Amino acid sequence: MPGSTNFLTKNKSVILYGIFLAILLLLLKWLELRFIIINHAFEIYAGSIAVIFTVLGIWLALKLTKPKTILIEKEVFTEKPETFVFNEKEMIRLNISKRELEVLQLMSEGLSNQEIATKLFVSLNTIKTHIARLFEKLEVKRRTQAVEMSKKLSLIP
Amino acid sequence: MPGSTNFLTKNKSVILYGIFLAILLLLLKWLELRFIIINHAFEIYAGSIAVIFTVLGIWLALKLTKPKTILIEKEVFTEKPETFVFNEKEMIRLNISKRELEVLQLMSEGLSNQEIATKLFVSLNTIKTHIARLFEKLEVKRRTQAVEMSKKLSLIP
DNA sequence: TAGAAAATCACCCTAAAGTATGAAGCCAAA
DNA sequence: TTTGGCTTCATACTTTAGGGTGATTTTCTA
Repeated sequence: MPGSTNFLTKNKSVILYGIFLAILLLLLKWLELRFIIINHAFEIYAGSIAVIFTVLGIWLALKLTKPKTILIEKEVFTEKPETFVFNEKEMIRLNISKRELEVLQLMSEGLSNQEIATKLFVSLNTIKTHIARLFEKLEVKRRTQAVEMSKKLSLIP
Repeated sequence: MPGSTNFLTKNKSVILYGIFLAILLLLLKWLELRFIIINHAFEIYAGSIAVIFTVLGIWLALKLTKPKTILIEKEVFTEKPETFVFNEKEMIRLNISKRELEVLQLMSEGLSNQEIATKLFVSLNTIKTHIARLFEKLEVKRRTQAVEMSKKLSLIP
């Protein structure tokens, strides 16, 4: 059911209907006393009344049932996407290079510095340098914090 | 607009309306020829026709506009729940104690062993022991792996 | 209440992580 | 072409993490 604004419209329509009905009756009475309908052509008179008031009834009903349209909100719950979207803006903002990100990803997988070095065909010292820079840029002190931070920043899944 | 079933109802109503109108006219004609209304009490006659056909019109309109209700589906995207449900079964299965879980949580927050020890008012060695046991139970070799594993097992958020 | 499990702590040692500094090669942009 | 950023590597050092063993105390349970 719609709000209370319906009552105003409803009353308005009823009043208008009443006024229109009164005018119509007066008109008919006037017509009766004049030329068209006196005693004959009674069927035409009754028929016209029937037609007019039917139309009036339909109009009234339509007017009253105007806000009849019912909006049914159906909530559709969406699954959490689980699709990782890489936050490139953060990477740019923190000035993290591609190689550093690569090291970060392997670090987040639990690999040791030596394992990362072997995997990337570079020396252990190189990895240490990368990681040291990453800690600066991510403003952390330990690799566990780095992983936590970079996950929060959507740099890694 | 709803489906084609509306048309059947519509036609049905129109036919019924027509039949009812015809019957009513015959009834009025019959009444006219009999006792009540002959020449006088004309207003009652016209008024009753008006009322009857108004009601009829309203009824007809309501009947026709019955399937006017519109269903609107509104998709509501929910925030990803983020509600962490602790996996107690895994904790029991891996035989992880409360204290160990506590240490695990602090470890996942990036705290060092010394920081954890200070926070829990115990010695560094105690924390080392807890963590060593955790590594055994989680079957990992490093704390980064431990955090990753325990997140996968829903032991920590 | 005795025994098991959990929690605590210590000592020693090695491995890994992290810090600091310096430097060389490469490559794209000014 | 030169400058600056990226990548690479090295050396030296400190700190932290991790492994192994043993022991004491507390807490819970059969």
